[in-house]
Amino acid sequence: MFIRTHHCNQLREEHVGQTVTLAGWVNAYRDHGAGLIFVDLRDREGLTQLVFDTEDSSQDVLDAADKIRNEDVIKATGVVRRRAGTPNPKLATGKVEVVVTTIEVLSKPDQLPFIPTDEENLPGEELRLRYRYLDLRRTKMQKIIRTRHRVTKVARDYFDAQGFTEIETPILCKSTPEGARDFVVPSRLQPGEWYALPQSPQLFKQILMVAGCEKYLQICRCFRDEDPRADRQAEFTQIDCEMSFVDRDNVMETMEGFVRTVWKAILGYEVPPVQRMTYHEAMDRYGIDRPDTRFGLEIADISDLAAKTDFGVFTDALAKRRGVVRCIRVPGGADKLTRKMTDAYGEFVKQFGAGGVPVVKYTANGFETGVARFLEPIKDELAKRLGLEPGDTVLFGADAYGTCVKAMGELRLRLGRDLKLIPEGQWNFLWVVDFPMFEYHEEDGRFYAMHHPFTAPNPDQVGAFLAAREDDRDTIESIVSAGYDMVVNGSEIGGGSIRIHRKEVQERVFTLLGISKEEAAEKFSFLLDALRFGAPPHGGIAFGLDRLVMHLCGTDNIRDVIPFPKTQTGADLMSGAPGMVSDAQMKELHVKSTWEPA
RNA sequence: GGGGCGGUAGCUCAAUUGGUUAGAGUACCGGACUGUCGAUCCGGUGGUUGCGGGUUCGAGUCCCGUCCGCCUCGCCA
Repeated sequence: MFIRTHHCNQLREEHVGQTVTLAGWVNAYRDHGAGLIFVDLRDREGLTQLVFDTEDSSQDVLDAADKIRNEDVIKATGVVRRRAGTPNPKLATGKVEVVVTTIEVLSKPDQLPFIPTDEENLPGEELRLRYRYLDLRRTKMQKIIRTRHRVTKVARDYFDAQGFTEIETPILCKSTPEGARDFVVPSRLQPGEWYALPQSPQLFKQILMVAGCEKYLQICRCFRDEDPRADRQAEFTQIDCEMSFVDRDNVMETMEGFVRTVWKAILGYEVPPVQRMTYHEAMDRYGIDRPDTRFGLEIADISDLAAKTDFGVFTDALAKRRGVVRCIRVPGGADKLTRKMTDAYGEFVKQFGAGGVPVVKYTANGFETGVARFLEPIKDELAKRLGLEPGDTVLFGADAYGTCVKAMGELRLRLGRDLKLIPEGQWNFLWVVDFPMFEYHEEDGRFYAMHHPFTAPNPDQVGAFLAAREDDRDTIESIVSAGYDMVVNGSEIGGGSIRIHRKEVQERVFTLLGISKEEAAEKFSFLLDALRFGAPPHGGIAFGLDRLVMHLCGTDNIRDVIPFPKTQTGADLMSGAPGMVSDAQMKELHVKSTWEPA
């Protein structure tokens, strides 16, 4: 027998006359004194009004009710009746109330740091995290927790129906080179050696393919010891998948089905067929590898025209390696963009390494203000190419390609926000494909894997890849991988690739990344061995569960969708983690701290 | 590691150019009230202005340092 007979969302007129028992927290109380008290009782399902009055409740019960305060935990038994006063249309149970004949206070709180139901006076996030159990009592947070559950349930059901098997992989792993900074765990049994927490189960899921599992699923925690952001947490959850005997299209089709199922189940939204865009197109048009296609303001290339001017900003940029001049046309910008705003944009792009944002207005008389005089030689061509109309503003960027498109891409997003061009309630899904395999880093003069070192070249690139000389930077940078990212509204929600299943291709990648045979053998021999013993072609993807839930719940803060998140300094304000350990623990683990208080 | 914003009552916030005893709402405590639903009305408790130093006749306010939180660059294969 449960303590309660009903939840607080259940009672209706049909229950009138029944004796019921409810239990929960006091959401609000209205004490009219002289024998009339209302209490809104809350449990996780909803609210029900309790009433205490002299006609129906004993003096003992009235006395107890008189002491009721917010967030008391109580159990109340009474009779359901139609409300004597006006019904409350805001409540599902608003036509009835429970006349209490027995009340038991199960728990009486001390002075609360904050009242979770008082949305008006909701405290800052610091306090919400410190007293997370109070914060989580809020209806909004309860809804997120349950939505998150539903998303994982939909995922398990969908992938189960598609023939996937959920398989666990280790949390205590081996540190591997490349990638993010590892969280590490000292080994007690093997002095001086360390485990690393998984950045993802990448190698294990590939090995499960070699093991013949064919379709793998795991909803797994991943750890990356890097600084967090609004949409990024050091500890996060992936919906991780891998499939054998598939090509890129097979994986993408299966995964599209997944997001379609989730959006339908949670929001009732039908995701249309997902468009594809190459990485290069994304960078050219949007200046970012995860374009938000909900609004225009696309970036235009005018390098050829800029070369005809004497504008130093343009010509200096064009003299750089891969120097370009790009611009964004802002329709009607003359009225919408103030001088203050465009000045701020100049400062804004500096954080992305750009020098500034030259500006010009287009009027019935041609270009005016800003850098108008420099554009004289190209004024007609430029106006024609950009399709300018009087009242437009044009913002320019000039730099090496990478810096320029990055700055323009970020500027575009800021313009979209500032000018309120981003529509609400719209879902723009997009596959970004054909990423470069490698990025060259000037600082240390070597290549890095853009995705990870197990990503296969696109099938039509394998020959060129194996044939390319290590010092042929242009050719190597031109090799395109069989990777794919799923993007929604400018946010990356998943990414994956077809993997390398041939040992000679894998070894070639390691060589290009400057990983020696010895190091590769030491770090990855288990994978390389596996690839030697009959590996099927395979590929997969990982979705960021936290981000999926963020979007589905309409929040832009990843901490909102994690029950017990950490702060920007990696602290759990509720539990106090991280904390010191005893000298005895350290000794047992063969570890000495070099840290000294300042 | 860098840049920016913030920290005042349990909570949300205010406090003119540096100037009287740091205020309001809410919560809490006490009182009134029989149909409320953000109940209402009356009264009350409650402050190391994050912490440390400095400038000044005088600091919540200005300066330096520091801690914490948030946003962000770097970083995140």
